[in-house]
Amino acid sequence: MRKPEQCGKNNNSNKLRKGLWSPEEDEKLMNYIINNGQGCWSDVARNASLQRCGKSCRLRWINYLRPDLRRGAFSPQEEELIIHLHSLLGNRWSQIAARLPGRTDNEIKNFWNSTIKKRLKNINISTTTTSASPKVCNPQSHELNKDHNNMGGFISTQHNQHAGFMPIFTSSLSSSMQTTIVNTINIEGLPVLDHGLNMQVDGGYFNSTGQCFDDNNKGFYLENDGIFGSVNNIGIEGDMFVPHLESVNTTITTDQNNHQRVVDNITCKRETNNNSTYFDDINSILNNCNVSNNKKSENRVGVGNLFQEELTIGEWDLEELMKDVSYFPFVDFS
DNA sequence: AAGTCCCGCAACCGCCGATTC
DNA sequence: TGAATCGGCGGTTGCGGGACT
Repeated sequence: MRKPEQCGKNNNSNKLRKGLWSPEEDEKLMNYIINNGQGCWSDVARNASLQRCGKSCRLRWINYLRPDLRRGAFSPQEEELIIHLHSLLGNRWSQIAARLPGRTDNEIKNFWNSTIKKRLKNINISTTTTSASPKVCNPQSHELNKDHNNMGGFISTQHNQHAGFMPIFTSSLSSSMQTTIVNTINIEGLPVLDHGLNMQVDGGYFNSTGQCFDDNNKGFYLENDGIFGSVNNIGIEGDMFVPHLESVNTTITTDQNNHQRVVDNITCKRETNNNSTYFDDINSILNNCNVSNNKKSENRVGVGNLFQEELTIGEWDLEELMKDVSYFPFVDFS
């Protein structure tokens, strides 16, 4: 552990302590926040008579002192959920932590880097030496991103730190021209959720740079690995369309209002394996996405200069899935 | 018993976006 | 409008302690 030490970077921080927190400091911080709430962290540090910077106080509170923290080792169920969420969200530890009550992003990040990463690496080594299995599609894998650098209209991008890919439609689209992109994703063989979902997602509005238009928070949203959260409060303006695709064939049409429309169809086939778990199936699906053309016409309503589309088919939603405890019967969300 | 290696974890660092002035 | 500040986040560091030799 770090020894407490003086910070000497600048005049102000000369007085600030760094390193491990003493029990006395913990007590001061805890008492202050209990009595006064959080507020501005630099004020917290000052008013609680702590020789710490605000950031340090914030970190200490979030990662250690918060009363709702759940200490102790990760359960196998939590571990599996983390792996699953990581396949959906990548290294967005804070978002993963938000779905694991009582766990912090730092805790999950450490756990991932120290334990799961190695485990998955070992699994990967053993599988690649025994069979010609598909590549593990980890969106955070730079090696994999290299492999996908130039695939049928999707290129690797650094614009979005969360994602590996975004569609670029520069060849035929004017930047000033409104464009609608329709993607239909059908996943065969997936369990149907209670609300009739079969992971079928439709809709989406993007400009020529790949940005998703606001859909009143009711649009859909594709994530790193082509997993498709949808609908309520997930897809928002500015979200990137970041499918994980092996290839894409795009159909561009122009409607009567001179709006261009890019139509893709993504079909993911499930590989049957009696020994596989639910997550294995998900990963198998994600690893075997194929894309084909399929024009789709839906009832669309113009809103200003933008199209708006009503979702007419089943929606698969990460949040909803998280709410559906039956899918994670092993996780204690209480 | 002593030395070395390895691992887990707490905390720091640096960057970025949002907000304030 | 631009600079300053703040909060949030992911990446990285390095210490403590257990395992191993």
